[in-house]
This record gives sequence, C-alpha cells and structure tokens, in this order.
Amino acid sequence: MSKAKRLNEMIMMVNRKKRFTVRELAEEFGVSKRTILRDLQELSEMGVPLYSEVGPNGGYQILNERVLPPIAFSEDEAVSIFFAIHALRHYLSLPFDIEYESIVKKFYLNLSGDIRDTIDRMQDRVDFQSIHQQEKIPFLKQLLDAAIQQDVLKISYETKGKTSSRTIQPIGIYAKEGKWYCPSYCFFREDYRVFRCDRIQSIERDETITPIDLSHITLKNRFSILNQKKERMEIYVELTKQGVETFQSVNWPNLFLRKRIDGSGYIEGVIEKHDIHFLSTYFISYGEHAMIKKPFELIERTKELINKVLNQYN
Amino acid sequence: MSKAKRLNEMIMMVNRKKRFTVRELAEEFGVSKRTILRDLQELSEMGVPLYSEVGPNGGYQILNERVLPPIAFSEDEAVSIFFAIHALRHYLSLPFDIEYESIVKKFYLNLSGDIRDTIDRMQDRVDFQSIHQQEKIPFLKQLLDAAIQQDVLKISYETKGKTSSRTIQPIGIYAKEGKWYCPSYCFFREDYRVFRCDRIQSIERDETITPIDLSHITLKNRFSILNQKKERMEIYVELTKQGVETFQSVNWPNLFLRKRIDGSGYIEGVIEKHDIHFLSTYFISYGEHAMIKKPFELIERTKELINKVLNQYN
DNA sequence: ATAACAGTGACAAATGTTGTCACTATCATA
DNA sequence: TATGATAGTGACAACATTTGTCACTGTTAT
Repeated sequence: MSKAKRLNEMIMMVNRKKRFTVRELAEEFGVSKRTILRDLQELSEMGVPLYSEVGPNGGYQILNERVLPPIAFSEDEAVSIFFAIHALRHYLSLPFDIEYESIVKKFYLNLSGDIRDTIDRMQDRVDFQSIHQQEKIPFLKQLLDAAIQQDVLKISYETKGKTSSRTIQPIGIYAKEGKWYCPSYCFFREDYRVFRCDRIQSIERDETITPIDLSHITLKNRFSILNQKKERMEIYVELTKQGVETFQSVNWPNLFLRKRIDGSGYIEGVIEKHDIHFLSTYFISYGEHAMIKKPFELIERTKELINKVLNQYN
Repeated sequence: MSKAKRLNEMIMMVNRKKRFTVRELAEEFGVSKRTILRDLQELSEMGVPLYSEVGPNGGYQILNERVLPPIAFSEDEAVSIFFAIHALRHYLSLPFDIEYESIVKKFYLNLSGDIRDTIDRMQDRVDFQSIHQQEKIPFLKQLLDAAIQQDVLKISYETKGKTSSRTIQPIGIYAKEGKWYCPSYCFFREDYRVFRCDRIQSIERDETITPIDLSHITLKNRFSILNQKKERMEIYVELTKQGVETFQSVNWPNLFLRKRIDGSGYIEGVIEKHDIHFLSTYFISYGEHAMIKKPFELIERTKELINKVLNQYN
C-alpha cells in the first residue's frame, strides 16, 4: 500500500470512528506506531482537525469539522457545481452561505483562467426567474441541523409585535413565496405548528427536554401524519384547449390532468386547505381558460377575491 | 519540490495549454524527460485524459474533459453541495444532469456512513416550493455552451404544429413558470427572438455563419440593449399596511417600496410590457391590499382578467 | 506507583524516485 | 529515402524519502 493511499484511507477511517488510538491505527494498517504518528502529523497539516489526549482512556478525536479525502473533479463537474450555487442566489439566506464561499475559493484556486472566464460568463447567461427574497434570515442552518439530528430548541419568536419563548423540535425547513418556514413540534402547545423563520429572534439548544421521535415525519408527509385529513378536499377544474397547454408544462403534487380528444380537458385531484388562496390566484391567471367546479371553498374564495379587486377599480 | 506538488501543478499546467511536449514540461519543472513520462503515466492513472502523438509536431493533448487537481472539502461543504443539487430537483431538465450524477457518486465513495445518513435525512427536510417542471427538455447544455462560447446553431423549431429551420446565436437560457426559454439572435429574422426550449427539436453547430459579437449582451440587459424602451412603463401601486408587509419580503427588479409612517405605502418603479399579465395576477392575489394607479395598461389588463373570470361564475 | 496513553529525536534499513543510457517506433518534410 | 523531432521502454546506479526500532519524556486515571 502506497503512502498516499494509506493517508486517504486513514482520513476515511478517522472520519468514521469517534475515538481511536495510535496503536489501533498501526494494527489496522500494518505499520509501526511511529509511522502512524508521522501520518497523523501530515493529516494535521492537510487540515484534518485532530485533537489528542494523553493518559489512560486517551487517544485521538476528530473535531466537528471533518475533512474528506481529496477528490478530483472534472472541469464540467466544477462548472455544474457553480451552476447549482448560482441557481440559489435569489435566496438571500441559505443554511450554507459560509460553505459556498469557501467552496468557491477552493475551486478558484485550481481552475485555469479560461474556465474561470467560462464560469463568469455563465453567471450572466443563466437565470431562474422566481420570487427574490428580501430579508436576511439567521438561524437557517441551526434549524436544519436540529431537524436532521432531532434536537430540541428554545427559540424566542415574534408574533404581532410580541416576543414569546417557545420550545420546539423542527421537522424541516421550506422556502415558499419569498419566505422560509419551519414546521415543528411545539412543546408549549403539544402540537405541530409552522413557524416563519424571519420571526425567530434567537435560538439555543435545549437539552433539558427529551426529544420525541420524529424520524417518520418529513416535509412530504407531515400533513397526512398530523391527522389533518379534514383539511383536504377534492378539486375539479374544467380547462379549455389553451388551458390544457398551459397546465401541461407544470407538475403540481396530487393534481392530475385528464385530456379529451378535442384538446380540452380537466384537472382532478386533492388539495389542502392552506393552498386555497394560492390556487385561486393561480386559476385567475388562466382567465377564461379555467373554470373551477369544486371544491366550493375554492370557488368562493376566487369570487371573493375577484369582488374585492373589482371594488377597487369601479 | 515534492512529487505530489509537482503532479498537482502539472495538472494545472496541462489544463492550461492546448498542446505540450515532454521536453517542454521537463524544462518547466526542472526534471528529466524520463520523470515527466512517469508522471504523465501517473496522471493518466488518476483519470487525466491524456492523448499523445509521435513524430514531428507531435506531443500531448488533453481530451475535452479536463480534470482538476484533487480538492479536500470538509463534510459540511459536501453536504452543502448536495443541498444545492437537491434544490434543483424540481427542474426536470438541467444543462448538467449527467454531471450531477457523477458528482454524487464521487462524494458517496468518500463519505462515512453517518454523513450519508445525514444527507439522506436532509433530502426529506428541506423543500423549495415552486412550480415543478413537467417536460423533459433536451439540448439545454448545448444552448448554454453556445451562449457562453458565442457559437451559431442551426435548430429545428416547432411552432403551431409546424417545424422550421432556424439559424440562431443564443444569448442565454432562463427558467420561468415551468418552462425554459432561450433568447437568441435569429439570423433568419435578423433580429432578437425568444425561443422556448421545449420546442427545439434538433440542434447542430453551424460553422458556415460568422458569429456576431454578443459579449456585451446578457440576460440582464438584453431588453434595454435591444431598443425596446417603448415597452417599458412606470408603475405606481397603493398598498395597505398588510400589503406593505407582504411586499416587503420579496424583491422585484426595478420595483421600489416607499413606506409611510402609518405603515401603509406604495410601490413605484419601471416594468416591462411582457410582465403585464404576470403582475396583474400578482396584484390580484393582494385582494383589497393593493390598488394599481398606473400604468393604464396594467389596470385594464387586471379589469379584463377579473371580468373574464367573473363571467365564468355568474 | 502503575499502566495506558501521546509524544520526540536519532539512525540504520527499507523502499521509492530520479536521471542516464541505450534502444525502439512514428511521422512530416526535404 | 534520410533526417530530425517527437513519444516511448527497460534497466540500473545514485539519490531521496519513508519506515521501524530504540531510548527516552510527559500526562493522567486508578
């Protein structure tokens, strides 16, 4: 085994173990302890964050920020990573802002000038048109980490000018219409709530509360799990030929397009109560090319909205 | 200079040069040709796509797919790359689908099981709610490459059931409301046109046409450059306090929020004619919290849309 | 006090790398 | 056809780097 290979495999092994001793590694790799000490010195110089303790029950640990063995990407792969990071730029706040800066730096050190030019040119030649976020939102990373690790957090949360303290366990985070939301289990209400991330004022880990098991709850199934079936309803919308063409190029969860021979069609499926407002404006944008048949609530909401706007201009 | 350092710098140097000889590299690095031959053999084994020709005017070339020197990312950086790729998943077609697969593979080879679990868990705990694309669209990469390199393309394009041949030079690509668009210079019309990418049936490079210089035209400035100033108009929209709060969390280009002491406010700025339909439905969604004062066209379009929908339900 | 751990420096032995040499092969050009 | 400019191979001595052994130091929980 070459030295370079041994170092790579050592990075992976130390990443895997919580603690380890020099003796352990020497046996694992079939080299002397002295060589392991030298290798660990070299990993340290490479940026692997090693921490050692002497004495009984001593040994080595890796600090939190683990380093991967070096990976050789192709330049197309590097460009595509820049593309993906670029695609996120209209989100003013992301859980990984710091990481994206360091990633860009690491790549730029290794890219030849002509590929850097290509990437710079690409930034002006790709766009994703959607809502741009305006507000800077702290704590996204903590919320996402807490959701992944199933940690309990104590937050201060602002509603209607007042700040209250809440103890929550996040399920995840999602971005919608310019805002970030965090559905969580709220220990205060002993129920599930959705929190707006821009209203969270402070955040800290709360280890006095035992987390509940949310491993079977995800963003996708959170509503069905939470016994909110009453809030789901069937939808049926008639579409003209043009309406069909417009709807055809997008994919809404749980909405299905049925086409007729003449080119017209209809949408059927299941929607949730909290989507009523959004869907009413969505189908208003179809004009005469969509006609909502049910649910009643969606028709009423649409009419209500129409009348409110009409009153503005008459 | 250590061997590892020499190999890294050699990767960067060969990426930079179109062609090179063993002698050239030997002089550059101050080692023997025999050593260079060995090094090139080792780079080859690392995956650097080298290609050699013997005889006068011989030497080495790099095949298209250039490989970067290995980079050691932290695990947080790896997770953030997965996050960015995950954020793109509702785009059914991207210019870099193939690359994302190979990137994921390369990382997975080097990640310890617990970080892989973290990434898997994260996929279910972050969401970006927006329009999901339905249609698979080929040629995105070719269009983007052509825009970056300023190449002329011959495409077959389908409109209204007919397919025509066009010779274009793309400016860039953008995603909007479930579709990909490609604004280009059209040699047939001798003017600028926007093409829907899903309607492009085939694509090939056309080297018989000399490209024009589009380096000063980007997605951002394409409309102002293209002498379409007549199509821009001033906007003024009165907002209630609640309207202000809703508008505040997003950022539209060229739209500026002005607040009053009582919490209400107004929007002023400049819009473009092709945004009229979208903005009318956007402000309809505000209900009674937004009142358009100008432009006249936007008010009329809003009224028109409202009346069309109203006729559906009365 | 003891054992189990990390750690250091020195040096000979083992291993890896390098350059030289002699040779082969290919190919464009005069 | 000969020549010169290129890539390429294998062998081996010289040189460089790595490794393991050894003797020693220091820390810490029991």
